[in-house]
Amino acid sequence: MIINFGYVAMSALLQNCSPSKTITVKNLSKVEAADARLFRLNDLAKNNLQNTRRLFLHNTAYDIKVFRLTSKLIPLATHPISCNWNWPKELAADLKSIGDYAKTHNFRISAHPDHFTLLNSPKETVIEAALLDLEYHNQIFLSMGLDSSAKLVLHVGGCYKSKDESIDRFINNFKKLPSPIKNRIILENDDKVYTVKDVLKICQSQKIPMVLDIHHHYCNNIDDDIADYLSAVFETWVNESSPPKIHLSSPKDPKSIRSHADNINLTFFVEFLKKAKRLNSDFDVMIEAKNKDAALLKLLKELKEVPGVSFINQATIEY
DNA sequence: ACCTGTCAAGTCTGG
DNA sequence: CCAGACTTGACAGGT
Repeated sequence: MIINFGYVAMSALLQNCSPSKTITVKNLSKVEAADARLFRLNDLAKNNLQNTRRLFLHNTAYDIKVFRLTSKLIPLATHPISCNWNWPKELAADLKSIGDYAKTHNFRISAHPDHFTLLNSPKETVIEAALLDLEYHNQIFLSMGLDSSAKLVLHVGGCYKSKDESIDRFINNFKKLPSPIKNRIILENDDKVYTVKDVLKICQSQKIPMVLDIHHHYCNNIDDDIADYLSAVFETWVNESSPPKIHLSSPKDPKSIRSHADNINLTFFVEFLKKAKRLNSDFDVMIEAKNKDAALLKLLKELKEVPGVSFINQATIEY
C-alpha cells in the first residue's frame, strides 16, 4: 500500500513565511479612511498568498503533495468590518496563480474551519456564522480553481446535553447546505464527544467521507480497536478521486494526552501501519504536530529504518 | 530582542 | 448569570 504524507498550514523550517498574518478588529478600526483599511487587508492577504506560494515550492522540493491551507489566509474575511472588501475580486489573480500551481503539481489540498464553525448548534446565529465561514472556505477553493477534491474537514460539533439530538441537528443542517459545500465536507472523529463509531454512522448514512484521527481515537473511544473500523472508514471514500485521509499526532504527555506533541511517536504509527496493512489500501497521512514539516521529515527519516517500508519518493512510502 | 496579555468567532464547567 | 478553561498563532504594547 502507498502512503503519502503531508502537514498543516505552516512551516517550521522556512523563516518569515507565515500564511496567517492578520490584523485585529480593534487596530483596523483605528484606520480612519475606508480605502486605507482596504489597502491594509489586501496587503496582508497578498502577503499570506505569497507565503503560501513559498510553502508550495518548499513542499515540491520535498515531494510533499498533501497539505492543509490555513483558515486565516484572508484576514477578517467573514467579519462585518470587511463587508465592503470584495476580496475574491481583488485577489483573483493571486488565488488563481497558487491554485494553478497546486493543480500542476497534483497537490491534495484541504482546509479545516475553526472550532467555531458548528453545524449542530441549537443557536441559529451560530449556524449562520458557520455557513458564512463555509462559504468563505469554498470561495477560496473556487478562486483557486480547485474542484470538490479540495476538502473541508469538520467535526460533528458540541454535545448540548443530548448526543442523539445533536447528531440529528447536524444531519438536518448538513442536508440543507448548498451542494458545492456539501461535496467538500469530510467529517472527523473528535477527542471528547463524537467517537469513530459515532462519526462513521453519520458518514455512512449521509455519504460523507470520514477522516480518521488516530490520536483522537486514542483519547475518545470505548475500548474499541481502530482496526475494527478501518475497512468501513476507508469505504466512505469509495466515490472520491483522492485516497482516504487520516490524521496523525501524538499525545504531548501522560498528563495532557489530548494536546499535540512536538513530533510523532514512531512506534505508535508503526502499530497503526501493521493494522492498516491487512486492508492493503492506499491512504494519505496528515501530520498534526507542533513541529509541523520538521516533525514530518523526522518521521520520514525514522521510517527508513522500519522493516517493510520502502520509499517511492521523499514523502511517499510503500509498505 | 524578548515577554505578556489579548484577540471575531463556541462550548462546557463550576461558582 | 458570569468568569475561566480549552487551544492556537500572531498582534501590540511593554521592557
